[in-house]
Amino acid sequence: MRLATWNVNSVKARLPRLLEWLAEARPDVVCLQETKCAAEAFPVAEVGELGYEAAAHGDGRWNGVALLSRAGLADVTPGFPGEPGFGELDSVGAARPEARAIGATCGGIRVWSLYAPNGRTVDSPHYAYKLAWFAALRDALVPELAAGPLVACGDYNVAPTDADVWDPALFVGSTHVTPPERRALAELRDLGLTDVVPTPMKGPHPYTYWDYRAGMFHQNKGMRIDLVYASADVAGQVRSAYVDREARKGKGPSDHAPIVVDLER
DNA sequence: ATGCCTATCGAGGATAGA
Repeated sequence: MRLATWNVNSVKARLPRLLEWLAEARPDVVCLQETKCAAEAFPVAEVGELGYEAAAHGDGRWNGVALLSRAGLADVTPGFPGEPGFGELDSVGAARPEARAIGATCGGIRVWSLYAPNGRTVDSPHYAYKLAWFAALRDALVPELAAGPLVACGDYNVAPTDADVWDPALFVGSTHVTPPERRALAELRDLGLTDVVPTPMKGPHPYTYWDYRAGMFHQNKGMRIDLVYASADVAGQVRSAYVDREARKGKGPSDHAPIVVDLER
C-alpha cells in the first residue's frame, strides 16, 4: 500500500497539480490538508476519474481536510471527540471546532488527515488553542490505537527538533519549535506512535515546507512540519518513505511537498 | 523572518499562513 500526505494550500487552486501528481505517484490513500473548500465543493468527480473515493471536511475559506482512497473508505469521521474550537462561543459556551481532522478506515488501517492550528505567536490565544487541540487529539487517539493499525498524517505545524528547521536561531521564541509544542508531539509518540521520517530527495534534511517568498525553496531553507505518525504495527511495515520535492517545483505549486510512504501490505 | 508570496472573498483590501 502506498500512503501519502500533502498540504495542498487550496484544493481548487491546486487541482491540476493534484490530479497530475495522483496519476504519476499513484498513492492508494492520500491525506490532504488546507483544502480551503466546503465539503460539498470538494472535487469528488475529478479525483473519482482517477479511481479515488473521497471524504472531505471543510469550513470554506480556511482550513479543510480530506481523504482519498482506492483501498476502501469506511467509517468516515469528520473531527474527533472533544476537539476544541476557536472563535465565537455558542449558547453553552463552546467554540465550534474548525475543519482540521478527518478519519476513515482504508485497507484495514485507521487513517487520520490532520491540520494542526498554526498558533501564530506564543502570546496569542491561537497558541493556547493549538496546545489544547493537541491534548484533545492525544485523548481521542487512545481508543483509536487500541482498536487496531493507525496512521495520523498531516500538517502538525510543529518542527520536532532543531534539525527540522533551516536556521534554529531564527526561530527562538517563535511558534513551531517551542518546548510545549514539541512536548505535545512527544506525548503523541508516547501513545505508541512512531515518527516515520521520510528520506529527502536532496540535502540532509527531510523538509516538507518552504515559504513562497525570497527563493526559500531554491535555497532549501525549509521546515519539517508535515509528519506521518504510525502505530507500531504499521511502522513495522514501512518499506520506504520520501519527500516528493519535485511536487514543490514548477508553476503554481503548494508551499508544502507531499510525503509518500510505501507499506508492506 | 516577516508578510518580500499565495489564496480567499469579492471587487480593494483584509485575513491568514509558518
